[in-house]
Amino acid sequence: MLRMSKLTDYATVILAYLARAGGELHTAADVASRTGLGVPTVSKLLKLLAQAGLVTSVRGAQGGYQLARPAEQISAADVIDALEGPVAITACSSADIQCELESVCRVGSAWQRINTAIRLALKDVSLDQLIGSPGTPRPRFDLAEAAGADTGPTARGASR
Amino acid sequence: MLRMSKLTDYATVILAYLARAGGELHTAADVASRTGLGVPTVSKLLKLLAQAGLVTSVRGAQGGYQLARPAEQISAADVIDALEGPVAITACSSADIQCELESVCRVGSAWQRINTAIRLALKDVSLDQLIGSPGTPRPRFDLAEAAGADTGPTARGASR
DNA sequence: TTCAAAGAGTACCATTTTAGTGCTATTTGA
DNA sequence: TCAAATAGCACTAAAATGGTACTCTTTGAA
Ligand code: SF4
Ligand code: SF4
Repeated sequence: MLRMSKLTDYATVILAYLARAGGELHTAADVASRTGLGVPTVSKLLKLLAQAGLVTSVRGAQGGYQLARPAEQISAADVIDALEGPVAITACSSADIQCELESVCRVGSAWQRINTAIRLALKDVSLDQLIGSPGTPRPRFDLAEAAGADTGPTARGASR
Repeated sequence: MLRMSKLTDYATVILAYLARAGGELHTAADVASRTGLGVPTVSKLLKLLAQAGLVTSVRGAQGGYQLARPAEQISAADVIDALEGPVAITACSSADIQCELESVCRVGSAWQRINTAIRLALKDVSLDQLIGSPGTPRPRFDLAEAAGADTGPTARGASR
């Protein structure tokens, strides 16, 4: 279903909490209890986010995590990059993975364009938009229109 | 890595072959030998594509597959829908999957927008563009510019 | 000085998903 | 009637995912 991993999703939730909570330090246990996620999972994710440079950590007693930079400067693409590596919708979109069909295949370049378009969409949404009040989702990315009510409503194909 | 499944990728290759080969019937074995994929895999994929209505099949001797409609009317989104079900980047993007965080989570709506944007990008690329002559990839979707050389850092030309 | 609260790092396992294969039934032209 | 071809399951091996456990290091405070 072209889904991103649950952990990436959770990471977004965690970052959103940190962003909303302000600049103070928050322990993993604190974040876990506020978000409803498991403590070990939150701990693991915060570690990864710290390695990626999205949050900063303070060790020792009274330690914790906080956002490394303002929420406006953290994009959805950053989060995905941190947890899943660069977006690569096909094998040939990634530099280190080889596709043996590459010589016969003529569709690769088109997927590259799609890949780039997706990346742009991800880059365009920042954390402060993610936590924006539910009623006012201000998309800078206007393409969302006209795409039709695909994701939501009734006719759930559920073809799986 | 936000990757689509290999089978979906292969399906695209198969459809591209059918599109390029014209309106005649092609057997699964034929397609397999031309694309370099395994016969059982091709067979399975063509079955799925037939169920999704992207190709039509003729049973019996001298049977085979062909595109159900002109290549211009088959989009990348169609292919992904056929094999992976509707695009749903998060659990809450899909109607039949429940996320227990949905009450606490404030980021869902933003992901919905991203989801829609991705869907639009996929819908905008049709099969005839996928097989378009390598030198003239005409993107109707101009956003591909300016996104930077993200996907192919090094020598990943792949634009054959 | 000592202790306990935190994060850092690593390794591991259970589950799920993916990819591929095999087999049988059905259709249909020759 | 036969053989070529798709239709439809059912199954298995391999990989990715999600979650957990454990030890090590840092550091503020008693
Ligand atoms: S070369 Fe073709 S088949 Fe291989 S990963 Fe790229 S698009 Fe897919
Ligand atoms: S509700 Fe929030 S946590 Fe749950 S799937 Fe949607 S975005 Fe992710």
